[in-house]
Amino acid sequence: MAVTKRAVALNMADLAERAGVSIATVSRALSGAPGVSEETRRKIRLLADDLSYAVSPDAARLARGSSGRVAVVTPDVSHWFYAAMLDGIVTGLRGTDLDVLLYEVKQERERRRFFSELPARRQVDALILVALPISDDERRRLDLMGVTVVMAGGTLGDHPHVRIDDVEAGRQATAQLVRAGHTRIAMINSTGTWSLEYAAPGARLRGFTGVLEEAGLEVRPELVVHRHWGSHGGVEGMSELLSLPEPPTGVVAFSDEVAFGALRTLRRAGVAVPYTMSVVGIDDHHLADMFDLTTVRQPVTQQGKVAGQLVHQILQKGDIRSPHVTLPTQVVARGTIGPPPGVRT
Amino acid sequence: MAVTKRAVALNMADLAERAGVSIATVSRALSGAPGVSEETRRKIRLLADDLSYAVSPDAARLARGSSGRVAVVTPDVSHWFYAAMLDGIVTGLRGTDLDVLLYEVKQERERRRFFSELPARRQVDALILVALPISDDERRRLDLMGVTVVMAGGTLGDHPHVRIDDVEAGRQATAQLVRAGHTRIAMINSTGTWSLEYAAPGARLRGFTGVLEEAGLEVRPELVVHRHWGSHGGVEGMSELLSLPEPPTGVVAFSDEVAFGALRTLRRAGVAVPYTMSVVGIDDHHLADMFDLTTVRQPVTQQGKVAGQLVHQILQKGDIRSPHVTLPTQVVARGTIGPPPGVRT
DNA sequence: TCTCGTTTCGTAAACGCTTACGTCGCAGTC
DNA sequence: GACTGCGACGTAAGCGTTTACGAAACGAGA
Repeated sequence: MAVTKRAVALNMADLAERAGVSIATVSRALSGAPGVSEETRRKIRLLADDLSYAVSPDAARLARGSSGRVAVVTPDVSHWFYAAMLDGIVTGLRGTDLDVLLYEVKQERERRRFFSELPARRQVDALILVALPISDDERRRLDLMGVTVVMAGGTLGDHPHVRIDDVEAGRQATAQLVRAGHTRIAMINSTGTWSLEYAAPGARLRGFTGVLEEAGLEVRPELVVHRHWGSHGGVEGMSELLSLPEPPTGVVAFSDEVAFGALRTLRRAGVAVPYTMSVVGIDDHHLADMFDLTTVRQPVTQQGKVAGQLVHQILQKGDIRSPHVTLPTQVVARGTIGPPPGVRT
Repeated sequence: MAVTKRAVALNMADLAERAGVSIATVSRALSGAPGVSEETRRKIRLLADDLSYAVSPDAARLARGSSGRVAVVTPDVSHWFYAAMLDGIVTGLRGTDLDVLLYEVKQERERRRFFSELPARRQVDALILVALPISDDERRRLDLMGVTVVMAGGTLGDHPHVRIDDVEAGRQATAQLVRAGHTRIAMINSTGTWSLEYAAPGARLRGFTGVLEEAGLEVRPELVVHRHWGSHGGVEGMSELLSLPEPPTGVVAFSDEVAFGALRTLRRAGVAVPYTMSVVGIDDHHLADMFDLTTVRQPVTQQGKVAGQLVHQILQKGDIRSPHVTLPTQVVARGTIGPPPGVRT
C-alpha cells in the first residue's frame, strides 16, 4: 500500500509476509523463544539468512526493555593499564551478545560531567567502572541509572568488583629487596590523578612499610617520594632519591612505568643496575622484559575479563554467588634485583 | 489508568502531564526543535532537570531512524597503537553526542565472523575501521550496513580515511642513518598479522630501499629481515642481524616496539649503542624516551581524532569536502644514532 | 463422540519517542 | 470587519519489535 516506505532495510513484517507467517512467529523463531515448530523456525531462519535480515536492536530493546549493551567507563583508553582492562572486558563479554559502549572520562571535569549528565542513561543494562575513584555523591547519582554497576580494578561499596590485593602486591615487591639483603629501601609512590583518593598508592605503601617493619628496618620519610604514576614520575623520583646524602640501595616503584623512568635516570647517571642499585616494579607491563625489570605481576587483562563475565552472569541470573573477586599477584624475577653493594655474594 | 506500569524510569508522557503540555511539545522543547515558545521550552527543560528525566535514546532512534552511535572496529585494544587511535577517536567525538560502540576483532576468524554477522548492524550510523586490512568481499559486506565507513590508519577504496605516509616515514628513518654516514644499513620489517596484506610494512620498506638507492647504497637481501611487529620481533630480528658474518652498523626498525627489542638484544650482547650500532624506530611510542630512542613520530592520537571529527562532519553535513587526510610524520632525534664505528667524528 | 490438554500460531497492545498535519488564536492588512 | 499569515501547540500515525492472550487444530483419554 504505502508506496513511499522510508525503511531502507527490510523489517520483520516484510520477512513475515514472505515466509507466509505472522510477525509474532518470526519474532519467536528468530529469538529462540518457544512456541514455534522446529520446521517453521528453520524455514524462517533460512529466509532471514538469505535476505541478510537482522533484527533491529533498538526496536527490540524498546519492546523488551533491555538494551543488550554495557557501558565501560575509564579514565584513559590510551594508557596500557586501562587498555588492558578494556581488552579483558571485551574478551569476557565475547560471545554473550552484549555490546560495549565506551566512555572516557579523562579530566576531573569530564568525570563530573559524566556523573551529572549520565550519558549512558537508558542506553545500557550495566556499567563497568575501570579503576575510577568516585565520590559518595557520584555513587548516589549512579543509582539513578538503575542498572548493575561493577568495579574493575578497585572497590565500590557493596557493588561487585574485581581487583588485586594492593597491600600484598606492595609486600611482595618489597620483600624481594629485603630478602636480597637491602636495608636502605626507598619507594617511589604515586600521587593520585584525581582529587579523590585512589586506593592503590596507600595500599601498596602499607605493604611496603609493613614488610620493612617486620624485618626490623626503619621506614625513613625521606626515602618515600611521591610522583605521577607514569614513566616521568619515575625519572623525577629517582633523581630525587639519588640526590639524597645517603641514597637507598633498593627502590620499590609504584608501577612498572615508574620503574622504567627510574631505570632511565640510573642509566644516565651511570649507576649500575643491579650492582649499585636494585629496582622492582609492580604490574608486569608487557615491556618489562625489555628493561629486564624484576616485578610483581598483576593480571590486568584477567581482571577485565572476570568483570565482563561477572556482568554477564548478573544480567542473566539476576544475582550471583560471589560478586567480589580478588585475583592473586605473583613475583616475576628478572635482572634488576641484586644484593646491595658491599655485600659479598 | 494502567495501574501496573512497567516503566521504572519516567517517560515523556509523565513529563508532559506534569508540565501541562502535550508529548509533542515536550519532544520539541527537549530536542531543540522549533515551534515552541522560549518560555515553554525553559519551563519544560527545568522540569526535566528536576525530575532528572532523560530521553530514551532507543525510542528516539526508532522514531527518527538514526542511532547517534558509531562503531569502532579494532584488532587489539590492548596494543598501544590501537589504544591511542581509540583514544583519539573518542576525543574527536567528544561533545558531539555520538556514542562509541566498541568491537574488537583479534583473530582472523573473529574478523571473518564480524563481517559475516555484522553485529554492528542497525546499531550505528557510522563505522570507523582502525588499521584493519579487509578483503574485497568484506568490503562488499560492509556496504550491506548502509552506513558511513571511515578508515583510520590506512586506506579503504574511496572511503574517507586518515593516515600517514608510510613511505615517507620509512624514508625519514633511513635518511637519518645515511646522513650519519652509515653504509651497511639493515631493516627489521614487520610480517603481517593477517592473511591479508597490510600496507605499512611494504610502504616503509619502499621508503627504506628508495633512500638507500638514491644514496648509491646497495640493498642487501640478508639485511632485510621480517619479524612480528612487537618487541619480541625486534629481539629476534636483531639477533639474526648480529649473527651475520658482516653485521650492519645501523638498523631501521619497523616500529618503536621492534626497536625496543633490538635494543635489548644489543644490550645483552654487549654491543654499545650508538657507538657500535645505531638504531632508529618509527612511531614515537610514549616510552621511546625511556629508551633514548631516536625515531620518526607519527601522530597516532591525532589520526584517531581527525577520524572522529570526519565522521561527525559527514553525519551532519551529509558529504564533505576533503575526506582523505594524510598527516605528517617528523624526526625525533634522541640518543640511538651516531656515526658508524671507525669513522672519526 | 465428547472433552480436555498441548502445540502452534495469529491478533493486537504495548514500548517511548518523532513529526506531518491540523487547529486555534491573534496581529496585521485592505 | 472579513481575510490572511504566522507562531504555538495538540493529534495521531508511525518506527520495528516483544509478548499476553486467544483461537484453531490435533491427539489422547474417557
